[in-house]
Amino acid sequence: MTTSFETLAQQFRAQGHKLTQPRRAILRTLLATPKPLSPAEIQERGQKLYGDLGLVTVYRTLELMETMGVLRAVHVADGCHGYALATPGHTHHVVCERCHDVVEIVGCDLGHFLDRVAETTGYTITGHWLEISGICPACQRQQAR
Amino acid sequence: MTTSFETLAQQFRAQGHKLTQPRRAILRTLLATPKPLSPAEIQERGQKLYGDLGLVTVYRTLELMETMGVLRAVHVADGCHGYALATPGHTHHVVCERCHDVVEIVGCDLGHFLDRVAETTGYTITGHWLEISGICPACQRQQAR
DNA sequence: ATGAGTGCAAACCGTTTGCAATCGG
DNA sequence: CCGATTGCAAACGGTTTGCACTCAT
Repeated sequence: MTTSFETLAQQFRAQGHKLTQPRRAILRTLLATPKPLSPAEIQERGQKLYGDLGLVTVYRTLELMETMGVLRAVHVADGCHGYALATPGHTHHVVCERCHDVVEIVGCDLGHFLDRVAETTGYTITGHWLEISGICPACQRQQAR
Repeated sequence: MTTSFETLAQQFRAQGHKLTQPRRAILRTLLATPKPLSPAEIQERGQKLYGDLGLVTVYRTLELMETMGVLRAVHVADGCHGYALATPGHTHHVVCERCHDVVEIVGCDLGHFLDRVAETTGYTITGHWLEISGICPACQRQQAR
């Protein structure tokens, strides 16, 4: 299920947020890639859609979208933060160590693992966060040469 | 299996690193808690053991220990980084949302899940990182009142 | 019209670097 | 003794804030 621009736009309006030019540019930018992007990357790409897009606005819009629940922050290896649209349902990512390509994993087998954790620790489990790193097929071929 | 000061000290010597006062203080600080600590917290606590401990030294020692493989960085919710001694073997953590208490999970059932991921994506899986959040037994009781 | 949203500049904070002094082996 | 290590101060890069102006509704 891919999130559409209209869906997001409606969520903005429904929650009383204005749909300004800068915000449109940010939404379109995030929709255009499955990879998590850093704020700076979002600004850079977004400026192709709205030239005056400021970095500050990117930060403020990302924060807003996070609280709206339509965006999720992911931790990328080099310490920077990345942001990607939240996919409805539960997903995890596999990130390529070489080219940083990202593949989404739908479906999550962790249920019974988490049950066991709850059992042994006494914790009530409220969430989890899995990030898998690997080498994508393209980079594997490159390496083979 | 708990890592001892002596074990760590020997690893330092074995790899030709000097065991200075500041480093001892940092090791003892990390040994004293199972929770991931931020560099600033490590400095603060470490100064009780060695008053002149500088933040720069904390950073440099953490970096060294990470390359030695005796320390692992964890991503904590508020964007800051935390550091905790690496436990031999593969472990994951469950972090309490309320009190930030941390429990270690030994044993990792993810093998066949990762196999399936490798199969469906074509990626070679090189690593994974799982963080589970929940509410610890103590906080559950508190909440019940 | 009017308050939400914007961009700029400056403040802020965690982290890294250059350097002379110091310490451990 | 001699090089690894340290602490300081300054640089640095990403993020946040204050403020006057602008835009969407």
